[in-house]
Amino acid sequence: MKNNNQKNIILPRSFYARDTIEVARDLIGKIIIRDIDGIILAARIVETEAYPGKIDPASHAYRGKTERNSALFGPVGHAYVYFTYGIHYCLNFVSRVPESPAGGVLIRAVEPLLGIDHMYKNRKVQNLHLLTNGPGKLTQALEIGPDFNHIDITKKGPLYVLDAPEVSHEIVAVVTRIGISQAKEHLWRFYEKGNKFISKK
DNA sequence: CACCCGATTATCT
DNA sequence: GATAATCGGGTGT
Repeated sequence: MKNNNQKNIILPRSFYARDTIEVARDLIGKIIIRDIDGIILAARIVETEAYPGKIDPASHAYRGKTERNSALFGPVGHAYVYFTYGIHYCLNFVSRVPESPAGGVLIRAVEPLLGIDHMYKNRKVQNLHLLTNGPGKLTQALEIGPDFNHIDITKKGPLYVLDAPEVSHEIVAVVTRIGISQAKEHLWRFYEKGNKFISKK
């Protein structure tokens, strides 16, 4: 009997050292763990978008490395957290093949699993389905801010990601990205069909 | 449900 | 000075 039980296995760095688009699709169903000094929050990834830096005008990395986007050019399996619209933080996982200089996967929505009461305290909403159904909402619910930029998500720590059974490709929708003004045509957004925690549209 | 807009600031032109 | 990988509240159909 071996490893049928994938519970509590942290996704290895090799998972993120693949094509950014494949990583985005395969992250659907994986589990984000946020450890706040022993308080464990857990959430299942249900929506992502791929931003393959070199070939993607919508990627923050497209026009080269700057201080803000430097994490996207760093080691895979690290977090890229950026501040946007003067208010929100968004979470990405650095993912790319070794030959590519930059790339990341935006986590757009998650399904709360553990620590839901704590997530409510971090948010000013009363409906469960509004708790984590957007990139700026989930960072607020999980208390993810600028300090999380560059951190390694392949080791136990304040933020890491667990493996989980693969979600059938029949259940993963492949559609265009949202919230961008360039390169809108690519089918680089993925979500679990029927899940009520996906972001609007 | 479909737009419209204000909030609020780092980054780039 | 404009833009931005957003959100939540508002108004109108």
